[in-house]
Amino acid sequence: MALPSSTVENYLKAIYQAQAAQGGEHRLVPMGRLAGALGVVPGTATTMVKTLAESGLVDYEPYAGVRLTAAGEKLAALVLRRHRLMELFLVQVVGMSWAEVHDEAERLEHAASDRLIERIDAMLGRPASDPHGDPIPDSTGSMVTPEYQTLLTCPLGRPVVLTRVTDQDAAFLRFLESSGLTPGQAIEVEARNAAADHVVVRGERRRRIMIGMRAAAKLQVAPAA
Amino acid sequence: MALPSSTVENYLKAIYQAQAAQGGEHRLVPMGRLAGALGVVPGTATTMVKTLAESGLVDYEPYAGVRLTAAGEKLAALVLRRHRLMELFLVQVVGMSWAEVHDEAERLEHAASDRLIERIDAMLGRPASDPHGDPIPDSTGSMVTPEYQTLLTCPLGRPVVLTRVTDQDAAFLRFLESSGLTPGQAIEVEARNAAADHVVVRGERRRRIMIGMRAAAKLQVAPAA
DNA sequence: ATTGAAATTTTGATAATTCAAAATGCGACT
DNA sequence: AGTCGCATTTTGAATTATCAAAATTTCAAT
Repeated sequence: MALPSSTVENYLKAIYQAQAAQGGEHRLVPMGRLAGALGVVPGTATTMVKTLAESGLVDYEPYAGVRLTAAGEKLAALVLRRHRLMELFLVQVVGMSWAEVHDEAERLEHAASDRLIERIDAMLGRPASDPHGDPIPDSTGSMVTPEYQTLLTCPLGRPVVLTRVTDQDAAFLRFLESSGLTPGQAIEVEARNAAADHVVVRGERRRRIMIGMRAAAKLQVAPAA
Repeated sequence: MALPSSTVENYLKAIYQAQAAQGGEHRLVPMGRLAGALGVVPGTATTMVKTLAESGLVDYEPYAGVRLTAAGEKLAALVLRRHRLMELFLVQVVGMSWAEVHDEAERLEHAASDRLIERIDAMLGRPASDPHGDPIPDSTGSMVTPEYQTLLTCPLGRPVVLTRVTDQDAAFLRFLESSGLTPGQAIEVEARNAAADHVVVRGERRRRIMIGMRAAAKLQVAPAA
């Protein structure tokens, strides 16, 4: 089996992330969703997914959707590994900003050799997560995905640590950065107001920050140690 | 005009390098040579070159060859810039070996954004040349190419500095590295023996190294300061 | 001039990826 | 059960880059 083209890698990654976003690991990703994530028309996704199915990377159920096989999942995890290590590398070593590394890594992940990725991994001290708090799979493709609470579900008035941001939008990330809401930051949810659709957070130096509930759901936290 | 595909970038780079290797900037590169450099059959090169000509990147004379236009030359120089900065970065920052960075850079050069390249350039202190001593074009695509002598043409018994190695073969580079013959090294040509087809070099700590004339021609030197 | 070898171009195909738009299937709602 | 609307699939075509092999051109040597 030849090495996968970057198109194949992108499909696998998109399916992986769609499955994760849907919660259920075993649930099928509908074609429309996949096509949307990849920016192609649905017919294109159907065609491509059929060839992925022939390669044994996905299970495809016509009219229902796709799901990664074990082989597909491993490959997808290795793509995510390259992506996330690259992001962290760009931030920590190259000094690029949190907000701009996603697109860069999106392209570099298909060009970096295993050797380079291994070097980067070693250089960074085999990190467990990338700048967004997303876990980095190891070189075998296995990854521990801790379950976190979000700013919407964590206890009020209790110190927590911001651990993960599940959105890559550059403008959103720039806002978070300017608010000091970056992974590792100790914070606390002061109040939630469903009517006003906002959450009040105490950030750095107990600075008060208000964010909408839609955004709050994207910020994951762990109890402070 | 859309941004060039990596195939286009590779053709331009290959034409640029073939022109340089031929000495004359204005001489035409024959199709066979170009096809060989790119690892494609001649017919493929012909087809591709015709489309490059339509884009105004090259001048194409049927049965005679190709040559870069000013536009093509600028683009090619920017590809070389990305390639060479990437190589230097991989060696100096990532700690990869001289011998293994070429292939890596060959792929990364098409994926790196201008922003990343600019960052790398700044990080490295706007270097003038890459690990092989090849000059790095600036961001406008202009480059000074100093004329050096080679181990075959430089004066005997006079201290010189190894400045450039015009071969990317990994095995050759590993040999040079193990012999201490890397750019920057102070050396001296002790003798040349045409009959024996070798050159005797005094390297690091006046260590004596013999290399064939074919190889010696690939090592360029400048008079020691 | 003629020829023959070598290089180059042309032709016809193929593979990968995509789109537009027509056709089809599926589930929900009467 | 019948039908409507939406999602999905199919079909037909385009693009980019490639190869194999046939046809052509060039140039140097007769």
